[in-house]
Formats: sequence, structure tokens, C-alpha cells
Amino acid sequence: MVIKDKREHIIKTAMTLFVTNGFHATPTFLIAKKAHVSVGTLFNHFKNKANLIEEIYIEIKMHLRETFLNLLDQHDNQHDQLQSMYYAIVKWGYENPNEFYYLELFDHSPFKNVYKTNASLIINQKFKQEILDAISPDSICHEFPDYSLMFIDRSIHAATRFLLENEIECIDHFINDSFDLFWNGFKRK
Amino acid sequence: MVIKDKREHIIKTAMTLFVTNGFHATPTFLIAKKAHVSVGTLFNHFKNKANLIEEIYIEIKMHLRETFLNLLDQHDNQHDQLQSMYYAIVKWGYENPNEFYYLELFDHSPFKNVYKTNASLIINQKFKQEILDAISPDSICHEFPDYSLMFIDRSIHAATRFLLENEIECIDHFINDSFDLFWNGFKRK
DNA sequence: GTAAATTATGACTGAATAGTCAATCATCGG
DNA sequence: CCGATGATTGACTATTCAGTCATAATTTAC
Repeated sequence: MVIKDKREHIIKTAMTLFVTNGFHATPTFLIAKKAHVSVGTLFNHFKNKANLIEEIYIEIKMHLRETFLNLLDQHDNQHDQLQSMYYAIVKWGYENPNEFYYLELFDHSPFKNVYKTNASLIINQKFKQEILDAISPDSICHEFPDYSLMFIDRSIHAATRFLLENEIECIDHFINDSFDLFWNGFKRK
Repeated sequence: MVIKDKREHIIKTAMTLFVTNGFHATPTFLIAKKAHVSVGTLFNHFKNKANLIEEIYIEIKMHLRETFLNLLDQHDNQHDQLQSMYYAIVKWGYENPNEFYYLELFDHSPFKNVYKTNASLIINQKFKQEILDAISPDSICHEFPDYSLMFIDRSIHAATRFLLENEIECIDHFINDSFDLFWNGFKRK
């Protein structure tokens, strides 16, 4: 196994363990064991446990960014443009459950303040611009534009989590319908 | 200090520490120290650390349930009814930040599967009924009613978190406007 | 083919921590 | 005032775990 692969392998293994048991309930020797690698090797590749946790996070964010930018189409109306962004992220989460769960775990852990990746900033900025164009002027999001990011982020996480935790036949159908809920609101028409 | 108070005091102290540092980065002797109590006393009141963590969770859920049921008005239309429920919970979270952050911490930790409180079930059921009445028949929530719960839950958390992390002058105004976002959707009219 | 450089190994260490328990203290009925 | 019941204490223990390092294996360079 080449070095790059070994690092990648440790990351994948650690990710699974962290997502299953949490950060502190996953000792480093267990990660090493499951990755068929010695403890020493693990600490050759990562300065310490916190660094490993952080590197996994960065890796995931970069992967998400890449997928996001690749899947993204250009549309000439706001609905389709935002929908395409929404779709790209939910689809990514559905197809990479461990990555998705890791982001949720990390973002709600005491590590969350350690690192703000450039990758997430790019996604946020793209979203923010689209959102500002799309929302109605009397919406709360005009007064507090950052709130719109928070709201769409939570909507995306709700949809992804629901997809992952339930047996849903037509994925694309669900994703787009869940976007409609976000877009059209909750009220009975 | 009476026994009941001491238990309550340990819970309050531990909650603050857990929210600040996370579960595993908070040793029991530190909880005892900050609560001006010996380690022995702590373990007289709680079987072990996991039990303490769980008891705090139950306590908070019961407190939330109580506030929720007290604040709730009866309305004859769906919008006002749901808004009143939404308001009750966001307001509670804003006024009890430690409790709110603890719920987020717990629900995203490996402890989350341990305990499903009756208190949260009651709130969820009330919401679910109102939601089923309020949503449009072609919404995704008719096909997957549990998704509506997830969606409103995430909306509430977004609003509460935003309130707590930003200096917002008129709280009630923000809560109701954020409900409108949820209710009317995102689109430009 | 061999020496040098790089990478891997895992037994070991020192620090941290959950939980115990024998001893002490406070409360209160009589 | 005394004795008994129950709460409190904190030094102590057994364990766990992050990270080290001397040695071994492997790869690379020539």
C-alpha cells in the first residue's frame, strides 16, 4: 500500500468509528487496529488525535465542495438555481452517509470552533448570493442575510437525514419535493 | 442546603460544564469541585456519569414540556395555532440557552439513542396533529408526515440558535418573522 | 548489491479519570 | 445530651488511553 493510500485508509476507518461511537469513545489503538496499521504509524501520519479529527473534517469539506461545484448547473431563474444547489448537497449526503454524519458530529462537538474550512466558505458564499437574489424583500432574510444560510442549511440536513433514516423509493422525487416545502412554505394553499 | 437543592445544583453546574467543554472533556471531579460538593456526593446522587448526563436531559425535556404546555394558547386557525407552538419553543430556548445547547449537544452525541423521553413525545404529537391539519395535501409531508416534524424542529433550532448568537433587538418580532419564513416559504413573491 | 533514507512497529510510559469506601459529620427523636 | 440514621467526604485504586521511541522492515538511490 502506498503512503497516500494508507493515510486515506486511516481516515476512512477513523471516520466510520467516530461516527459510530463518537470521538472520545474511539481510542486511537482501535483505529489503528481496524485500519490494520500500528499505533506508531497512525501518529506518523497525524500529529495527534485532534489533528486526525480535524484532517478528516477538512477532507470531507473538500470532497463536498468538489461534488457541489461539479453537480451545479447554471439556470436563469432563481428557483431552479437554488434547487440545483440544494439538490447537489442533499444528494452528496445521501451517497456519502459517513461523511454526512461526520459533519453533523463535528459541527456539534467542542471541535467545531477549531477550524473553518475554506471549502465551506465557498459553498456558503455561493448560496448566500443566490439566496439574496431569490428571497422576497420583506422576508426576515433581508434584514438578517445570514439567517437564510442557517435556514437552508438546516433544511438540507433535515432532508438528508430523513433520506438516510427511512426507506424512500424515489430519491430524486423526495429531494425535489423537500425543496418545494422549503421554497413554497408550509401553509395549506 | 436541602437534598433536593443539592441535586438540582449539581445538575445546573454539570450542564454548564458539559455545554462549554463537551461530555468527555468534563471530568466528574471538576463537576464536583465547581458545585462545591465532593466526588462522593456526586456519585451518591447519580449512579454514574452516564446517568448524570441522562438525568440532566430528562430534567430539561420536562422543563421544556411544562413551558410549552403553559405558553400554548388555543387558536381557531392553523396558522395562529402552529405559530403559537413555534413561538413557545423558540422563546424557551432563548430564555434557557444552557438547556437549549444541552439538548443540541445530547441529541448529536452517542447518548442520543439511550433515552427517548415521554416529554418530547408529547410535544411531538401535538405538533404532528397541528401540522397534518395545516399542510397542503400535495406537500411532501402528507406522504411522509414525520418529515414535517423534522422540518419544523430544524426551523425552530435555526431560529433559536440565531437569536442566541446574534444581538437582535426585538425578539418577538424576529421569532414571528422567522415563523413566516417557515410558513410562507423562501420564494420571492 | 549495498548503503542510506524512509516508513512501520508495538511494548512502554506518564497522565488522567471514573468510581469506591472507610471514616467523618450533621440531624433529630427521645 | 446521646445514640442512631443517613448524608458527606476525599484519598485511593484500577483502568484506560494518547503519544513516544528504540528497533526493525522496507524502499530508494547509486
